[in-house]
Amino acid sequence: MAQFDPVLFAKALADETRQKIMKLCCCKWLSVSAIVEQLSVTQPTVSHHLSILREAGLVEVREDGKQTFYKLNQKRITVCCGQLQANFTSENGLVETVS
Amino acid sequence: MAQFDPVLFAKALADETRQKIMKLCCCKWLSVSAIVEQLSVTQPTVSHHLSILREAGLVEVREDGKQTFYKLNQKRITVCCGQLQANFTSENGLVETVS
DNA sequence: TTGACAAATAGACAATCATCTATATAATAT
DNA sequence: ATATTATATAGATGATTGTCTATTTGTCAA
Repeated sequence: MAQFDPVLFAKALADETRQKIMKLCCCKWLSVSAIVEQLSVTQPTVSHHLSILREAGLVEVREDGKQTFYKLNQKRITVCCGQLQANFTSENGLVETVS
Repeated sequence: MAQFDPVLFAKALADETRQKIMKLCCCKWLSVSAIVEQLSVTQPTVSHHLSILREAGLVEVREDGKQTFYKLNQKRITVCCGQLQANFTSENGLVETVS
């Protein structure tokens, strides 16, 4: 699992389209085309955003035949939000990490 | 208080220099020049980043004579991190907000 | 009131980024 | 084998962004 980089994490979240994608595949596996259908951007654009989310470890990937399914990695989001916040608390950085 | 915009929040965090500034003025009031001294960017650059952090409600501002002091708004960070996470949980958006 | 200092603003420039079209890759169906 | 479908990749382009220098604004001291 990609280790936590607070700037990378924030950058992954710093786009409207990516946040929409994240909401869509929250709690369910969605194929790329299913995501495309619900947004107003092209398939390559969605693939591009998914690769950024993948890079940041924010989505899980499952391939099945021709299709590729993505699902939000909620646990990771929780951990990253916690770490982020901890970074800006008291003596920053020196906080226990959660497995 | 600027209401919560998850994309704006993430964008404010999505820069190395800004995160450094945030860590510096975590728990203490710092003047702009005090911040400049601890970074390797110019004063106008620091002022620029501070204005973005201010816009997002992430820092508090206090003027005193010639100087302007900034301090990280930790409570706001905590609330925003919580909201952000809630946005990507189960039936997103439909979660109680914290005052 | 003049000079010095602190911070903000303006404007320029290069780098990054979001998006598109076109194409490649890979899997399935005919 | 060939066509079709799903996704990824390549390359181009316009918009956004981070940084700089130069300047302005505002405050205090001499």
